[in-house]
Amino acid sequence: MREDVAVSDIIDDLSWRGLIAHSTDLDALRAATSAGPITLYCGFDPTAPSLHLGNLVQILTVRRFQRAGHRPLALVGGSTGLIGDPKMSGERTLNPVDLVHEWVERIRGQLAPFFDFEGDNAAVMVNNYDWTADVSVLEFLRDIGKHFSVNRMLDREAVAARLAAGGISFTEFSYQILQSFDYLRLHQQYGCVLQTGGSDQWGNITAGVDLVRRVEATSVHALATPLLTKADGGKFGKTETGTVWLDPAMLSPYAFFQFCLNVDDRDVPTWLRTFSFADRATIESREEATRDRPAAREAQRFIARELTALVHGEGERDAAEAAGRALFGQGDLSGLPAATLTAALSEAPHVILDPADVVDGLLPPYDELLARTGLVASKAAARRTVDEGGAYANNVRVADPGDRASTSDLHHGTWLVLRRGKKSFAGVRIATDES
RNA sequence: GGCGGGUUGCCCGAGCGGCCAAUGGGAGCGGACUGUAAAUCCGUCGGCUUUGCCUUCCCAGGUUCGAAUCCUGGACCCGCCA
Repeated sequence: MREDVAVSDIIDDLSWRGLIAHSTDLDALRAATSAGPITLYCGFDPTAPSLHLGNLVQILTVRRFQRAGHRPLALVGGSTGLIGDPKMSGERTLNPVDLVHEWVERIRGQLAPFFDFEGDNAAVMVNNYDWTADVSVLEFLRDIGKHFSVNRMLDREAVAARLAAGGISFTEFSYQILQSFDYLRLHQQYGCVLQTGGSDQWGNITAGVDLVRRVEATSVHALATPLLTKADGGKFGKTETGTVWLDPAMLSPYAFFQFCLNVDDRDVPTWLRTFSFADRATIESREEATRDRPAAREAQRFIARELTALVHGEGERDAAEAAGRALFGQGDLSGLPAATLTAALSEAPHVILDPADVVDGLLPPYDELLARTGLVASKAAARRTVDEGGAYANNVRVADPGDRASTSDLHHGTWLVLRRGKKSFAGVRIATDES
């Protein structure tokens, strides 16, 4: 079902997947990739302790190149992360150096599993801190800065916006030069001839292409993936509560799986083409399935399974899927392993009751528990929800807001699973000595 | 600078002294249906120690037995004239 794309077909494959928003001369790039393995790079700045779904688009694009036989350089921006790419809204607060270093390490660890570091086209992990930390100011100004025109740099959308608004520091203004320097160094050291990135990076990427041309008198390539959007107009890669992180400690595999499973039908083609490594025929058949039998949501489950396994591993994927099935009533809650249940509920809102809250083996009334878990905004709302028949405890509808669960109702002697409506869950458990 | 209009619950918008926690629509939420969807229908939509109590109608005072509704001052918004 999965077949790797040949060296020469990578550009056509990316094009078919809709992953090329901008590029330098595409025919030249196609000629280069057809001629044999090339070396390419993509950078990730440590602006957070974890990468997120948006970064995954870049990671997987690079992974596609490697699977097609090309050599990827995964760059972590240890130095660029200390400076910060200008954003429209205003000057960034500089993160402490130690924190950035810590994030660098975490992101390196996160990137590694996506690439193959063995074989002819082994990936290489690089950090731009290694070649920028010791560059002197004079060296920087004479050898690098001289090649940049401030006039052109001012044209960047983010820079222009900042000049029009509150202004921009020299530090952020210089970001582009730093990123361009990366391309030059990687070209010199590794023969890197392609940089990929998101379309929001296009200006920085082409600045690097220009720098290489000026210094080395050779033309290198660039490719930008489109900014992904959602059919409903919402922000891509955001849950109601926040970012879709790749770090399981920041977003559980369960939540990640659920997020994929809930992809809007209209977004299915984009997701399949962007995130799946399945071949064209498979993807087209899933798209067809969504059109013909939307109710089955085969494509969403397909994406959820493949992507969760890729990001979190097959074991976590299976547990996440099992937890989902159980919580959504397709499975038996009591049949769910304690660890799976705990993982699923830990991601959901939950409260840990003080043992003193339990009187005669009875927990506090449901209206109170519903409110305390945050499943509803207030006890009045909890009563309303119960009256509307929208509250469930262990998958059984709660009849009266004043009812109480007994300790013997707890799954694995631990969890009471509260649900509001169809898809909002919360866990309740009683504190033990260890916790 | 002068004259007039406005500011109501998440949003839009009724209300013009008691029957107002405040009509209606939208969003949200729940139920039915379904696909953990859309559309549709039904219900719900300030809080609480809930047959009652508390806090809300821009803010601060005042009149009144009683105010979102009247008066005074302030803030902000919008028209028209200069």
